[in-house]
Amino acid sequence: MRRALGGRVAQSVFFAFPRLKPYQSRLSGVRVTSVRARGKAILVGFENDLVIYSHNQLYGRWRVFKNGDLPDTGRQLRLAIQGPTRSALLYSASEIEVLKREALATHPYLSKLGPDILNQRVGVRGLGARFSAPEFANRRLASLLLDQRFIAGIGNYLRSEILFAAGVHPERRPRDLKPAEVARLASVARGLVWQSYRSRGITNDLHRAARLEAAGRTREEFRFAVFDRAGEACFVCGAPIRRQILAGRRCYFCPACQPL
DNA sequence: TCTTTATGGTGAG
DNA sequence: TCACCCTAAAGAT
Repeated sequence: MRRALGGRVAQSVFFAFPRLKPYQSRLSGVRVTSVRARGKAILVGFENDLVIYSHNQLYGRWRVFKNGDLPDTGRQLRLAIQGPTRSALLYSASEIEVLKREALATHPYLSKLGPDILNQRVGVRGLGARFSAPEFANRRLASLLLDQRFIAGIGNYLRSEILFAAGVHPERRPRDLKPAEVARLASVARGLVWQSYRSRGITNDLHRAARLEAAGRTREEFRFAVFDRAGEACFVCGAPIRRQILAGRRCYFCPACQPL
């Protein structure tokens, strides 16, 4: 999106929602000055200090196309930003707003977000300190890692995968962890989210994933270490992977590698 | 043609 | 924690 739109004049902006129609003319012909992510939200900033906020929730999807070649998706087009040569199109999402730049600081979602784990606003040491902060130290890790006010950017599959890679049971709490475990958790969290970003969602050990791929396994079979693998053998110790609902979402872990 | 599930989030209790 | 919101796809009938 940044390559297609960043620094370029939006030729046209389309909104499907009637309440946003008035902004079409206010944004068309205006230069895009920034495209960025804050947690799970996407912000597209314009030179006139208006910002398009969107959140994909579980079903929204951004696609970038060359101008003219229109997609055959059966999904609902909700927003289109046409650049000089390419357009960014948002399908299915229902959370779309246009804000003034100064309203970002008080936005109900954005204003509560913790440091974004991909945006390098906090180092591994700072992350470790955050686990131990009084308002977080007593929470179960399964709940904490999904809380965007704690750290922004971790989602449900990363939660399971981070805890497995760190060797920590999802029901443990920061205040009961050894300092070395906190440090490992912080380091693994940062490292695994980056790996997932670069590899388009592979959170399994990359060597292990490569071996499995070479052995003919599908992407879904080598992508995760524990997520979606309930009952299957742990890649490390062979114990059956367990699935448990925690903080309202399914969480996967190895009971042997991640003792309580 | 239904019902359920989902890499997410809010508000009530 | 739960009910609910939202859309699309998968699963069940």
